[in-house]
Amino acid sequence: MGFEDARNTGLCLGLGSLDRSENHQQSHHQQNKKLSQRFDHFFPSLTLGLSSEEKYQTALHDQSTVSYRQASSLSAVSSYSNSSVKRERDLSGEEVEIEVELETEKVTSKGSDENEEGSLRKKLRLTKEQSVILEDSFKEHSTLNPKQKQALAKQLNLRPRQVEVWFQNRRARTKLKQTEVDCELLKKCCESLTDENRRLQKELQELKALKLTAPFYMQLPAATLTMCPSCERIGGGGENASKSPFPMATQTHFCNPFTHPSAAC
DNA sequence: CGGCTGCGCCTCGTTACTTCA
DNA sequence: ATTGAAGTAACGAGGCGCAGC
Repeated sequence: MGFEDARNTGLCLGLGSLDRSENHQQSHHQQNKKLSQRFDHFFPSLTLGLSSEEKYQTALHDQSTVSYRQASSLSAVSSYSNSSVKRERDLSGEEVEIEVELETEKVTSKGSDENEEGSLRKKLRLTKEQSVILEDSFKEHSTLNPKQKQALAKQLNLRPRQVEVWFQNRRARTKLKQTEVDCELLKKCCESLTDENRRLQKELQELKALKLTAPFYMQLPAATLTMCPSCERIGGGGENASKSPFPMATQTHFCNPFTHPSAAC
C-alpha cells in the first residue's frame, strides 16, 4: 500500500482536528454538506453498543426513583425524571399508551444535571429504536440544524439537547475511528518506505561493490547506471543495444515506492 | 466602518455511569 | 459475586461566526 492508495481512499492523513476556521466560515448548511461529503467518502462502520432488548424489557419500572433503564424496547422513549403517562407508537406504528418519564424542561440545555435527587449525574440509555433513528439521521447529515434537531427530538421523545449531545459524541466517535484508520495507514506507509529504503541501501552497496570490481563502469556517470533489484543485472539488451552498451542507462530510472514497489523490471 | 457583546454551535477532554466478558 | 475494560451519555471549557447595537 502506498500514498496512491491512500489518496484513493479519500482520506486526509492529518491527524489533527478539522480546520476550524474553515468550518466556521461556512453556514451550517454548507457545513453539513461539507461534513457529509467528508464522511460519505469513508464511513467507518461503527456499532453503537446497543443494549439488548431483554435487559430493557426486564428493567424495573420504579416510578419513585429516577430510572433510566425503564424504557421498553418497543417504545421509542428513554429519558429520566418525573414519570407521566404519554402516548407512544410502537414499532408497528400503533399508538399505545405507556408510562414514561417526562423530562422537566426546567433544566436548561447548558445546565448541570442536578436534579431533586441530588447532584448525581443520571444517565439514560437510548433504546435500540432511538439509536437506529439517530444513526440513520447521522448517515444523512453528520450535523443538525436547529429545525432538524427539534424534529428529531420530537420524533424520539428526547430533549433537543440530548439529540445535540448524541450528534456531538457520534462525530467524536467517527473521528476517533477515522484517526485509528489513518494511523494504520500511516503505519503501513512507514513499513513500505522502510522496506524500500532497505532495498535501496542494498542496491547502493551492490553498486559500490560493482564499482570496485569493474573499473570500466567507472567511466560512466554513476547516475546513469541502473541495476534491476530483482534480477540484479546492470543494463540489458533491447533495440538500443547497438547504440550503447548500456541501453537501460539511457532512461532515468526512477523507482516510485508507492506505485511500483519493484519497478526496476 | 470597526469594536463590543451575547448567543449558538462546534470540538476537545473529561467524568460518570452501564454493560459485558 | 467481583472486577476491569469498553462503550457512551453528559458535561465544562474554550473557540469561532454571526447578528445586533
